[in-house]
Amino acid sequence: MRIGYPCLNRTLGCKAGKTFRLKSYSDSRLIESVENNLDCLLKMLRFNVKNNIFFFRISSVLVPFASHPVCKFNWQEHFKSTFIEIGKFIKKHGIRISMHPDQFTLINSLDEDIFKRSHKELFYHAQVLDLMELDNKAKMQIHVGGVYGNKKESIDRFIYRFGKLDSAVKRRLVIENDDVSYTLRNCMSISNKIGVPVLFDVFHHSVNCSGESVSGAIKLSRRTWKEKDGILMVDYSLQKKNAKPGSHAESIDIKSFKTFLKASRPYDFDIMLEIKDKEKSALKAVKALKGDKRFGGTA
DNA sequence: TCACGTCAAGCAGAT
DNA sequence: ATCTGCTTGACGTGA
Repeated sequence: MRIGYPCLNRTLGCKAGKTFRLKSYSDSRLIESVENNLDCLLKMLRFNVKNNIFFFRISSVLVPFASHPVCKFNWQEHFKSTFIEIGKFIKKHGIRISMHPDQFTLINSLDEDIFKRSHKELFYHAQVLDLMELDNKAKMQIHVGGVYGNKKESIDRFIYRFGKLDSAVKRRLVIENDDVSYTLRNCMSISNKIGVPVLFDVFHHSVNCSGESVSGAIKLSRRTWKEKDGILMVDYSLQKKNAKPGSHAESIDIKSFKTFLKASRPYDFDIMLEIKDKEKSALKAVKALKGDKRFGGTA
């Protein structure tokens, strides 16, 4: 069991998601941003290792506009050695890596062009992980996509389009239950057909539930992860108090986190904390896990 | 140096 | 029709 947080560290003074406006694109601007982002990424990973945090989500804007037609620069070649260096650090310390292409990435879109752009975006994410020479256990998570007024057809379209994806994308893609459209059960039905692993989002499950208890949901979803995929990834968050349902809390509540840990026994999985204050909550979670047999760094 | 309008992409749900 | 949230602020123009 590993604890992780997404993309940003608020303690360190750097940002691994430095970008710029599309209008101001230039190769030199790209190089400058990526240099900064890779440098900061490694700093964050070092910080994490020091603090027993062995799960991390890499920002999608690591290479700004990487999948956009405006970008013709061979950043893959230019930063090859840096990617390898970061990858070595990740492997040396047994860090689990995930990425989360954003909400514009829709492989079940009715629009063929949106699918093509999404495929390019996914391919870019896969390239980042490939350049670091990470194995299949480093994943890219997306939601199933839009419903477009007909969920069954949209699920079928997802399955069909999945078959058309490049193998570099397929081997890393996992699907996640979302808070409005596709429940855990929906994701499971897709997984049963095409074998794609299902990442379990605890918070989304509480907002958009298909009936399973926490342990029941983990029991189901963990089976979709094969040996080569690594152990189940879980997204964990909680409701922000006095805000509308679905908004993420500012900080972890250790009491309810411990309740969740208890409910999830005896299963082992990696937990991504989608909480606003990032590493601060991750540090609290690491502390709360001391004494849990599942927490021993790598699993 | 700072305020603030706007930023590649799409969907769903609320207003 | 328009706005907001999503996983997340911050770029960059104009003063």
